[in-house]
Amino acid sequence: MSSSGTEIEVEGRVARRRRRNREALISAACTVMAEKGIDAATMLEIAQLADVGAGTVYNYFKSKDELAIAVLEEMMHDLALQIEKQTSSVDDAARVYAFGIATVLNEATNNLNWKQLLYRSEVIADALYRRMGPFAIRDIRRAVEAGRFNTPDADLVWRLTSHAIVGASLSINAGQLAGDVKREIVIRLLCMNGMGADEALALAPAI
Amino acid sequence: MSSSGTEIEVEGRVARRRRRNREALISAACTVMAEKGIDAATMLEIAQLADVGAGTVYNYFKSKDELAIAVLEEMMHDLALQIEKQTSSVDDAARVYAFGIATVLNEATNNLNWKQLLYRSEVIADALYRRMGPFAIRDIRRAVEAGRFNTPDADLVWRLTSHAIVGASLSINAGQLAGDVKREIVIRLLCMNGMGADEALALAPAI
Amino acid sequence: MSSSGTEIEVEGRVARRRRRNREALISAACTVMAEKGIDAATMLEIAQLADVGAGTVYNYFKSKDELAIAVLEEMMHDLALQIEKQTSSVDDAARVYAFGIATVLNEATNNLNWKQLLYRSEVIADALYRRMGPFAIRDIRRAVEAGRFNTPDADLVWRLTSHAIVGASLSINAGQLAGDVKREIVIRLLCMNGMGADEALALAPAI
Amino acid sequence: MSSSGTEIEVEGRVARRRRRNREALISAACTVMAEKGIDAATMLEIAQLADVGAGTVYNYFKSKDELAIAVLEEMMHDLALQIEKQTSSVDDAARVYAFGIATVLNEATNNLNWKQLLYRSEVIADALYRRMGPFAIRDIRRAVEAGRFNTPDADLVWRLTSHAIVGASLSINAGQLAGDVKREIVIRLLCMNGMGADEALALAPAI
DNA sequence: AATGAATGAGTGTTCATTCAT
DNA sequence: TATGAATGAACACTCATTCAT
Repeated sequence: MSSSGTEIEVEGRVARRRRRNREALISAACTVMAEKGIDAATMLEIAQLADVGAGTVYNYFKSKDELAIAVLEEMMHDLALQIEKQTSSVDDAARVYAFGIATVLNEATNNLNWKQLLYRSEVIADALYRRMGPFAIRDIRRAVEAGRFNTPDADLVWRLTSHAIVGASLSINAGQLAGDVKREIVIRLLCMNGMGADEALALAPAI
Repeated sequence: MSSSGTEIEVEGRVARRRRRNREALISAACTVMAEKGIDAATMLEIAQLADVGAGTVYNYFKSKDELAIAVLEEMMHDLALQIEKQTSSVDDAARVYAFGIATVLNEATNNLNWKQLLYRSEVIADALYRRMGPFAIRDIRRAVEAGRFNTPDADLVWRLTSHAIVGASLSINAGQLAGDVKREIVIRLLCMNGMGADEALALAPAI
Repeated sequence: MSSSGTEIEVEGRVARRRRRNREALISAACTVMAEKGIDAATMLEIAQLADVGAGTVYNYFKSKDELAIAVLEEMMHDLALQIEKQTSSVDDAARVYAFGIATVLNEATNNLNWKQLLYRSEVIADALYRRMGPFAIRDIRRAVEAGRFNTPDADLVWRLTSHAIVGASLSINAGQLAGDVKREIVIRLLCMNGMGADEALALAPAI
Repeated sequence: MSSSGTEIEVEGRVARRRRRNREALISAACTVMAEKGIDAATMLEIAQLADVGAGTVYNYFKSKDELAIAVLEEMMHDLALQIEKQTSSVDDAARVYAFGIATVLNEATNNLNWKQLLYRSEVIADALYRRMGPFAIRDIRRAVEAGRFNTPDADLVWRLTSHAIVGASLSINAGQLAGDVKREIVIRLLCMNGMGADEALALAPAI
C-alpha cells in the first residue's frame, strides 16, 4: 500500500522495458529478415540481436508470422516516407497518390517478404490502412480540394483501396493477372476515386 | 547392324527423357522458388511438380543450392529478354547496355533470391557471363561501331563486367556501398569501356 | 545345333566372366567393408571398385546383406589360414583346435562386422561349417588319432560346434554371458568332444 | 535473501538434470554404438534409450560425430581400467606402460569404431591424453623412480606419445605401415622415454 | 546379362514453439 | 516476466533396390 507510489514507478519501468524490448525485437527482425528473408531468419538470431532470451520473443509476438507482419508494418511506414521523399517536388496530390499506389503495388508483387505474407490478406490490408493511411488520406483530401478527385470520405476510400491493393497483388502473384496489367489496375483503383481514367493513365507513370 | 539403328533410338530416348526431366525440374523450381523464395520451397514440392520421385532431383542437381543456381540462370535469361523488350525502341546501343547493367544490378541487390545466392560469387558471375553475354556483347559491339564505346574485345569486357557486377552487388548488400551509389558504380563499369562518365551518367537513368 | 560347340565356348566365356565378376565383387566388398564397416560401405563404391555397373551387383547377390555374408565367408577362410600360421609349430592338434575356437569366438564377439551379421545365425553357422571345416575337422581327426579326443564323427562334431559358437557369440553380445566367461564356453564346447575339461582349460590359453 | 537459497537449489536442479541427460546420452550412445557400430546407430534410437526427445541430443552434442567422440572417450577410460586389471599383478611399471600402449594401438587399428574416428586425429589425441593420462603418467613416473625410464617431464612425454599413437594408427590403417611393424612402433615410442629398445622389445609382448 | 536412372524409405539436423523454473 | 532447455515436426540428402533399355 505504502509502496503504491513505488509500484507505479515500477510499472512505468516495466512498461518502458516492454516497449523497449518490443521495438528492439521489431528492429532486429527487420534487419535479419530484410537481409536473409523471412524463412532464413531464425527466431534465435533475432532474439540475440535484440538481446533477449529465446523464449522472450513469444511474450511479445504470438508467432514468427506475427513478428514478420510487425516487420512488414515497419516496411510500410518506411515505404511511405520514401514515397514522400521521391514526390517532394510534385505539386499535384493526385499524381503523388497515384505514384504511391503504384509503388506499393510494385513492392507487394516483387518483394518476396511481402509476397510471402499476402496470404494474411485481411491483416495486411489493415496494416496498409493504418500505416500508410495518414499519407494517403492526406493526399486524397488535397486532391479533392484541388478538384482532382471527388469523394466525401477520403478515409473510406483509402480503407477500400487498401483491400483492393492486397486483392490485386494476390491476383497478380497467382498469375491470374499479367504483371503488365498492373498499371491498369492502379488506374481502376483510382477511378473508384472519381478521377477520369484517361487522365490517370497519363499521369501515373509520368512521375 | 539392324540394332545400331535401334541403339541410336534407345540412346535418344534416354537422353530425351533426361533432358525433359532436367527442364521440368528447372521449370518447377522456377515456379516454386519465385513464388515462395528459395528457403520456403521444398525439394519434395519441386519434385512432385516436375512429376519425378523425391530422390531423382539429386540425379540432376547435387544440392538444393545447385538447383537454385540453375533457376537463377533462367531468371538471367528472362531478365535479358525483358530488357530486350523494354529497350526495343531505343537506338543507341550504349544506352541499351547501360540500362541493362542498371537493371541487373538492381535485381541482384533487391531480389532476395539473387541476394541469397551471391555468396557463390564466381558461379554467379560465370552464369551472368554466359546467359546475358549474347545480348550484352552484341550491344557493346554495336556501341563500338557507333563510336560510343572503344574496345577491341567486347567478350573480355563483358567477362570482366560480369564479375564487377557481382562484386558491386556484394559490396552494396554488405552495406559497404550505399544503395545511392549504385548508379555511380554503373557508370564506373561503363567507363571501363571508354565512354565518358558524364555522358553515361546522363543517359543511363533516362531510359 | 551346329553351333553347339561354339555355344559351349560362349557359355564358357560367360561362366568365366560371371566367376570373375563375382570374385571381383567379393574382393571389392572385402576391401571397402573392412576399411569402413558394412554400413558405411556403399553398394555403388563396391561396384565401382569391382568395375561393374551399380545394378550388376544384384545379378550376383540378392542384397547388401548377402554380399556382406559372402565377405564374412572370405574372412573366415582368412582367419583359418591365419590360425594355421600361428599354430604351425604346435604339434598337439587338440591345442590347435582349441586355439582356433578361441580365436573364432574372439573375432565373432569383437569384430563389429561379424557381430552385425550374427543375427543371421543359421547362415553364419553354415558358413563357419563350410569354410573352416576343412581345417577344424582335420584337427579333430588328428586329435582323435593322438588319443586326445574321442569321437567317431568329426564332421558332425564340427557341424554342432559351428552352431554352438554362433550361439555363444550371440549370448555374449546380448550380455547374457560375461566376456570373462568366454574361455569357459570354449572349454564346454571342447567337452562335447570328450576331452577332459581340466586339461582343456589348461591348454587353450597357453598357446 | 530467502530466495538466494532457492536460487541455488534451482540452479542445482537444472545443472543436475543437464548432467544427468548428458550422461544418459553418452551411456545410451555407448550401448547402441558398441552393439551396432557408429553408422548403424541412429540418433533417434539413442535419444529414446536416453529418454529424451530427438532434438534434445543436439543441445548436448553438435553432431553425431561429436557424440561418437564422447563415446570414444568413455571407451578410452574403460580400456584404461581394463589394462589396470590385466596388469594388476605386474610390478614393473615399464612393462605395464608398454602393455598399455600396445593395447591402445591394437584397439585403434582393429576396433572399427576407433578407426572411423581417427580422421579427427587432434581431437582423439587430446582425448587420449586426458582420459588415459592419469594412468599412463603414473606408470611413467613409477618407471622413472625404478630407474627404468629417464625423463624429467612425464606429462609431456605422455602428451607427445598420445599424438604419436594416433599418428601410428593412421599410418597403419592407411597401409603405409604393415600391421607387423606395430610392435616396433611401440618400441620406438618407448625409446623416446629413454628405455633401451632391446629391453623394451623383450618385455612388451611378454605380458 | 549389364547398365545406370528412378525411386522412396530412412536419417541427421534445424528450428519454431512450449514450458518448467 | 524472462529465460533457455526440451520437444518433435519438417526437410535436405543418401543409398539400397528396382526396372526399363
